[in-house]
Amino acid sequence: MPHDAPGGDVFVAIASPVRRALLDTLRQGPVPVRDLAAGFSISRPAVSQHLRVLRLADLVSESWVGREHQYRLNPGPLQDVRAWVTGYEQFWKDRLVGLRDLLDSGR
Amino acid sequence: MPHDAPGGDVFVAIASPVRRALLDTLRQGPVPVRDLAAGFSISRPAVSQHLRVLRLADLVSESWVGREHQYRLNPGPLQDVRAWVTGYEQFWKDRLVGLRDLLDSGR
DNA sequence: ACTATACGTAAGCAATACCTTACCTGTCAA
DNA sequence: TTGACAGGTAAGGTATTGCTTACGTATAGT
Repeated sequence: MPHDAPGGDVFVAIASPVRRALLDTLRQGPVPVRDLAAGFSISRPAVSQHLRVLRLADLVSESWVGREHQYRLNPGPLQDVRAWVTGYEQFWKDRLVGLRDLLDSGR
Repeated sequence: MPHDAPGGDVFVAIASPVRRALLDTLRQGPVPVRDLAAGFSISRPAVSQHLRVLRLADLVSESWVGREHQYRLNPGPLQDVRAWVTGYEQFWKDRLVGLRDLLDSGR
């Protein structure tokens, strides 16, 4: 069983543009919810709910600093995505080789 | 504007395990719908509907051989996914460097 | 011409996703 | 202690997804 064991599906988590944008923002370091929500037109509770999805997918972790909830990026589960996509690189290469062979044979 | 211009979102398309499995199957070459559907417990129309999503995301192309509809893998749009995920590799590397520095300084 | 095969699409339905408002707890500051 | 701030969660509505069955169209075989 891959990274997303607890219950969240990484592929589902990153399917939402909002959640991808949240992750992108978190690349600059831990950010409190207030600052995260500031970048979106949706309500703060909506952001909290997106963060929940990311948390269940283990893509972010939460820590408490006073009354602020800092969210921190945890890119680990993205390796599953990367691994899956990478499987298609070979397919591309094979196709390119096939094309080259075709061109060669037609020469 | 990325690969998925026509209307389909690649990230959404690959969020479904069924659709990922369909793509995986297509790596072995063009396959008619009948053979694709054989690998799943859902109905054939359901598979057709998943294929529609993949088609809108430009992840597959369709060709007609007699009464068979051959589906062919087009991994191009996956580059968008790959590109996005790759952005997080640097994050990982930075974190590892930071960890090494921390370990070094504590030595 | 008739029948079977291959497949898309429409209609209908249950489940889920996503948003909002309202409310709650916990923390800081005066 | 009282009020403001930070943020999770519940409730409820609407939109979308994902499936099924039923049906329509095109091709292949007899």
